[in-house]
Amino acid sequence: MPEAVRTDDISPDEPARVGRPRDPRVDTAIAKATLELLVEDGYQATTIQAIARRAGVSAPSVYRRWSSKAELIEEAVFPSGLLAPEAITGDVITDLKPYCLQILEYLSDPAIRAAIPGLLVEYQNDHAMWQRGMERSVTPMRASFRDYIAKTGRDPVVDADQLFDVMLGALFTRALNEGAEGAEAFAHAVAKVITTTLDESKVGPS
Amino acid sequence: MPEAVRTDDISPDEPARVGRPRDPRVDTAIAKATLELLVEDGYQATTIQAIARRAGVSAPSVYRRWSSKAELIEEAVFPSGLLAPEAITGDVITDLKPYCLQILEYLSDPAIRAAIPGLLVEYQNDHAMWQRGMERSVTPMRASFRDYIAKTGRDPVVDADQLFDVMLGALFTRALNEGAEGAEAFAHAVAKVITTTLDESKVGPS
Amino acid sequence: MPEAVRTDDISPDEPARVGRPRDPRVDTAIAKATLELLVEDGYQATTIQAIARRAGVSAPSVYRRWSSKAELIEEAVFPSGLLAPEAITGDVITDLKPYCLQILEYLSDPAIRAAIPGLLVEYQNDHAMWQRGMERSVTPMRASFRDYIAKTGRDPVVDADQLFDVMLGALFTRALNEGAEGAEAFAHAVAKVITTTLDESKVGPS
Amino acid sequence: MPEAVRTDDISPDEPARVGRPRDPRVDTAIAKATLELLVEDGYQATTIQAIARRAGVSAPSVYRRWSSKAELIEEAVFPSGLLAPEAITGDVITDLKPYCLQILEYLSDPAIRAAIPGLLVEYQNDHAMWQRGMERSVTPMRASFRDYIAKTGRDPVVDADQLFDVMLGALFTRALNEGAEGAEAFAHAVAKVITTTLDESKVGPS
DNA sequence: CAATAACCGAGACGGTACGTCGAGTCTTATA
DNA sequence: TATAAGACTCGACGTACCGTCTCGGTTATTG
Repeated sequence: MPEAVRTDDISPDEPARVGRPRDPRVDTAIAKATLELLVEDGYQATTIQAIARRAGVSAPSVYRRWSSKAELIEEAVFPSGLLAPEAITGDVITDLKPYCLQILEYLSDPAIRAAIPGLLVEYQNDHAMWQRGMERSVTPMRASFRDYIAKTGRDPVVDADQLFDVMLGALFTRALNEGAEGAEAFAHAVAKVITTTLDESKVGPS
Repeated sequence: MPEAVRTDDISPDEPARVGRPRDPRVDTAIAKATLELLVEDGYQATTIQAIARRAGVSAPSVYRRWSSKAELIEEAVFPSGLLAPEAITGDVITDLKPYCLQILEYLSDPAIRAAIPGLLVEYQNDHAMWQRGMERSVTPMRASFRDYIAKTGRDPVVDADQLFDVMLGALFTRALNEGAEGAEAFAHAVAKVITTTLDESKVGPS
Repeated sequence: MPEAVRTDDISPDEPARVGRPRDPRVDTAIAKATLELLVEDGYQATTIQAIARRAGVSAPSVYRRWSSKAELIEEAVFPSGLLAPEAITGDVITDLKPYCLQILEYLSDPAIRAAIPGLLVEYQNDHAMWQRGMERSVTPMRASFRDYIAKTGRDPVVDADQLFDVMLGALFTRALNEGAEGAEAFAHAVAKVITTTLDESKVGPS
Repeated sequence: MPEAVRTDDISPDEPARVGRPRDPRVDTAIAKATLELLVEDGYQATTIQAIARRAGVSAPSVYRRWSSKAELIEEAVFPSGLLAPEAITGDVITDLKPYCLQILEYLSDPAIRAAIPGLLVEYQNDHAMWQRGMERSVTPMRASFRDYIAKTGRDPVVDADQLFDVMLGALFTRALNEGAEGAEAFAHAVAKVITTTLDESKVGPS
């Protein structure tokens, strides 16, 4: 049995070099069908068999690529890491509102709204997956927010991480329940609350 | 063949006066089994058949009482209206923190944490049910919060309803993700943020 | 506990004299519904629940009167003993054909045609019931046929009982499969076959 | 996504060329379990779930092959056409008795005895199935019997088809009720009756 | 150019949950 | 005390999705 010899440099996690390559059209068809079904019929009805059916693809072709429905949906809905927002770089008062609005609108995407509760259910049986998802999405956001607060030279009366949790939690719940309706006003309210709390803080010795 | 007409007094919403009455032990056994399964195995595994099995009850006995898994779980987890918190009646600074803590701890109940994402999924296919649930739980809370703010005589810089949404959204998300861990500190943070925003507001003409 | 005192003479197998008497309209409604359902929907669909439903009666009211679906149907379809044909009394050649026709038409009754295969299925699990049914219906017929043959003074080349089984089996199968269609011709054929066999027999010493 | 068109030779009635082929052991296990249950517990208790259970097979695997219990039992009990008797080819007197005996013994098979009343019940709701079954089993028998009578050169006093119905009806009823007990004697009786009727007939002009 | 290996669609596989229905039994209020 | 209504347990019904597997067949790389 000959070894699978690698003859040229390959990115280290390249899974296979011999055999028939995967048809990229299958990947896109699955992703497209997944998003469509999520939006049209909800998480419940977005079964793997239904996805395969709509994509014109066989069920094993789906399982070959993703080991579970949760992973498939996670990847289809958050293709390149959850949120990945641009860091806040400018003035605190003027920056926070567009930042909140950006998050709110992102989370209000119909596919994302449909996917999240379902993913939360799946996470109940797979804590590791939950952790992976959080570290991919929320953790970098939290870090960039913390850096931003530090750069303002303030010593907030409320810990920066918890302030972030208040902000994100409010936006998350709003997006889940109401979607993008009244996003502008709510983003303004959230930004105002956070800004007010920051203003209250004494400026540190910097 | 006797007549089925009843001429004497019956309480108006009396569901059944003839026939074998429902065994109340069946009701409690189902509710108990539902909560246990939710906590032990998560929402996914809390199937109606599994509930019936654990309750020592037949599946039709479950379907006789609830028309769907969502309704059953909703009623088992929120027996008499979601939350039903005590209204805030005292001083704003000292009251808000225990109020937040109360909400956070209530939502951190393992059965509730397990139930909520699943219910959100079901609500995708039954908007009326979502509305019913919200009106039973969140709406009265929002109203009592608004009244409380009004009684303080303040004219908040942020609309009272949206302030409430920020508060509840933050607590809701926290409870869902972290449960009761560090509840004390987070409740303090939320209360501080809300209080600060209220303090900023000018006192109205009373 | 006071005894149930009998104050007047009652036929000895009277089952109950105290308590609420049975409503005779229930009995007739059940019987009527049973026959209707048998003819309209077949044996399979003639469930006890369906009978109760159509009769406007509760299921226990049916079970109170009959211990099983088989007994109920047996009694509804064969109210006073199966067949109970008039004995053959006259001339062999002229009598046999109307006799066969009478049997064939009786078995061709839609309710009987529908009931018989179902009853045969039930008899598989209750041999005693089968025996009871046979003794109530076939046995007296066979006896009267045997007597009739004896009275003709013939010593048949085929045993009278088996000759009867040939005759009845042919008529029974015919009625089950074709019903009353072409009954006249088939009754003639059967009578002819039996008569010919009898004619072949030598006349005994009387 | 490769093309699914096949241009080269395929046997015309090949049912499936793609997909995992059926496990033939499943087929035989189902058939075996069906016959066993019929004999042991009767038609009533031979449910599809019980068959699947005994065969060590899932219920969907049964439904994949047969659309109803009736079809499954029909095929299990009459694998290749009902009866399929050898044609009568020799002398009328000597041939008829073994022919009758053969039919009687075939119908006395415990599985067949158990199956037939149940199938008759099912046929009440599916006349087409009854017709199919008759044409597969009785019709060819009747034809071969008619040919046989014609070959004897007789012009029977009773129509050949009705003579056949008398013969088969007698044997059928006997098998259903008594099974193989006393088969020898009854086959003799039936053969005698039919033979006598044929002897009575004038020999035709050949 | 042949061998090899991973891909492809189709569909069978064992399992399990679904929600409904019929079978009988049991409990209650009523007559 | 028998009745009628209806809840009760049990289990079969037929369907759907789960995730796996086994095919025949295709498309690349490798020797």
